[in-house]
Amino acid sequence: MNVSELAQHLNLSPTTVSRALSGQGEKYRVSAATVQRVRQAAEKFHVSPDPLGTSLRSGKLGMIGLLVPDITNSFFAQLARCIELELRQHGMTVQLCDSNEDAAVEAKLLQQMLGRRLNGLIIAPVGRTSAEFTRAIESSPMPIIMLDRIVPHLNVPTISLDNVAAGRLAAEHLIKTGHQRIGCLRGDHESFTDRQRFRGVTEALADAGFEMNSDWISGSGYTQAASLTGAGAILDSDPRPDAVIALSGQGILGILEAAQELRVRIPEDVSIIAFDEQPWSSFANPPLTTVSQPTQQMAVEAVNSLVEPTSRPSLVLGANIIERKSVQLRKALE
Amino acid sequence: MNVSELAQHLNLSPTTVSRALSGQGEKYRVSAATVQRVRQAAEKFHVSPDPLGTSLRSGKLGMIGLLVPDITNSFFAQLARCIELELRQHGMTVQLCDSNEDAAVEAKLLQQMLGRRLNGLIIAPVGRTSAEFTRAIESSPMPIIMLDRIVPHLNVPTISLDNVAAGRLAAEHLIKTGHQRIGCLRGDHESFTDRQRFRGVTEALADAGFEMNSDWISGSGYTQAASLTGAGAILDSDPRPDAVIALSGQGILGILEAAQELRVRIPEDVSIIAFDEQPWSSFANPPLTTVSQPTQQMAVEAVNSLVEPTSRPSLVLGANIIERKSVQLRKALE
DNA sequence: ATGAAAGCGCTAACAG
DNA sequence: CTGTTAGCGCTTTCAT
Repeated sequence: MNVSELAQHLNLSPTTVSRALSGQGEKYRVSAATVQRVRQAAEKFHVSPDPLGTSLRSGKLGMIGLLVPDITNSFFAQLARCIELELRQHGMTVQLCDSNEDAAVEAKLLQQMLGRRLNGLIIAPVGRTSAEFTRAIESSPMPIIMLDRIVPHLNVPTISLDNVAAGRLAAEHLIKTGHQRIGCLRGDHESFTDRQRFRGVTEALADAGFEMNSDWISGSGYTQAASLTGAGAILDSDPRPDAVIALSGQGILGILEAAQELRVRIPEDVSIIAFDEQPWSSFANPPLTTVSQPTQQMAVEAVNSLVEPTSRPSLVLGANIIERKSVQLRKALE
Repeated sequence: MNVSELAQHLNLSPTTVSRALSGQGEKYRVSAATVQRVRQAAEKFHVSPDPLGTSLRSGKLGMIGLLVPDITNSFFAQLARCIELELRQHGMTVQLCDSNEDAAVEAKLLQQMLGRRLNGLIIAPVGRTSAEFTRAIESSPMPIIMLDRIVPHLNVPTISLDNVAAGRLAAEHLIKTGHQRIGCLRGDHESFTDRQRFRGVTEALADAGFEMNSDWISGSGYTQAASLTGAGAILDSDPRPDAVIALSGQGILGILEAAQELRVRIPEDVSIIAFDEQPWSSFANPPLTTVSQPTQQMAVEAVNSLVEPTSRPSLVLGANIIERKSVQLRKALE
């Protein structure tokens, strides 16, 4: 039964029923008695206004789109969970799209989502900018907020780590613990986030007077395959680095796998510090020292920025290190 | 610009434009020339029919609801990803809901989803049956399929592991490798899946002539906290089991954490076999022997059963063991 | 081969 | 205090 039918049943107009049900009784001065009657009948027959009708009328679906590169990555899963929960408090739902780290797919999905009447979009992009993607975002009338691997200089508010600081943080931790040959498994070099993190690492190294050996830098994307081959290249280089920073959550899986294959011991042969805290970080072999992001805060802020009318500025957050066993104290060389 | 406006622009009726765009030109014998003209104009002005209008007309949202207990659990994340991808091939999208292992929340979310005009529901339930949940499911006119922690005897097709066989598989593997004191970290005892898996374990043990020590059985839910305390109880018992089976993906995290706290060595002190393969299973300390589910197949079958008109029967799939290092060969006792 | 009209379910504007 | 009308954007039925 829908609102009209209920109205008929009660000898009322759909309008009145709608008003009573939507809590606008006051505003339109529907009599308290009528409101009562409608409410009870609605309860009894399990009637509530069909959201589809409401949506068509209002032009909004009451739903926001969430586009992530890999829901299987626990960072994004956690983000998704927080976002869904937060939105629920605001009576909104979530459409989930996973681009599988593929920029072309991402562009298609974005296009598709923009064509639906979503109330807004939360995008955690692949990070590789395409003209298509950029244009679609910039010309969108839909509220959008970009997260994590943000693409810079788009006219869209963003929430992200201070990635160069985070890169520095990781590198400085390694330097402080006596490492001298520091390598880096990057994600996609075209991603701003990756470049920023890498810049932080480079700067810290330069400040300490170290040179970067290009053999120790690798990685060509955020996929599993790219991480594995990149990690293999680094760990198989000669001389081998005495520490490697994994700049992404996927990266650490590549390093762990490559180390296993090449029988490189962590942390005896090389220390590892990994971006993104994971539920299993403490149970890895060895327990991983990680750079952790304030995931929940990101989610909450993202939702707020879409739900609140006030357009806030972009947000930059700080990372922090969780120390465990994958970084070994090295003696200083003479 | 929408279909009507485009029609106006072309001096056509919305009807014709709609037909041309929807590929029904043939059927209604719209002239090929007109179809061409419409298509080109649509391309030029980036016009495509508003899905919201279509939905209202057809009564379907072109979207299926996916309800999981914990998207942060990599099993469900993988499921979600496959499902989204598969549905996309059919031109459908996904609404994601996460009940956070809370049956009350689950019931609310279910209710809410049933009220929207989704094309169907894929539910991976918490597993704890509530009258509300059951009633909602059974009286639903919406196609539903239930996955993984199915609740039995509802009038809904299901896709699940042969859980007693899977439980047996795990227990028999342990028996074969010489274990005599086999414990079990359960999930929610009210969940059918948990009971089935546990039954499999019990049967295998009985067949081998072992007794079950109730000190070695614990676990009171799928949450992190429950897993941890349950695992602690088992590993702290005296005598301690020489092997324990984690009946859920969350459970293994509890065991690993408890073992760390209690300084119980795996596999020297106790062997572990864990349900659900995870991306990091090989990199845990020690690499985990797991019982693996055919996740992708589950996803594909779930989608098919909603998309295809033919109502298929419930599906029961087989698990298999992936052997790694968390199970140690024990000498038989005299 | 094309169009007019109707209606999916809702609610805001305008009457009374 | 309540009802009538209209329209959100689409597609199907019935006409021509």
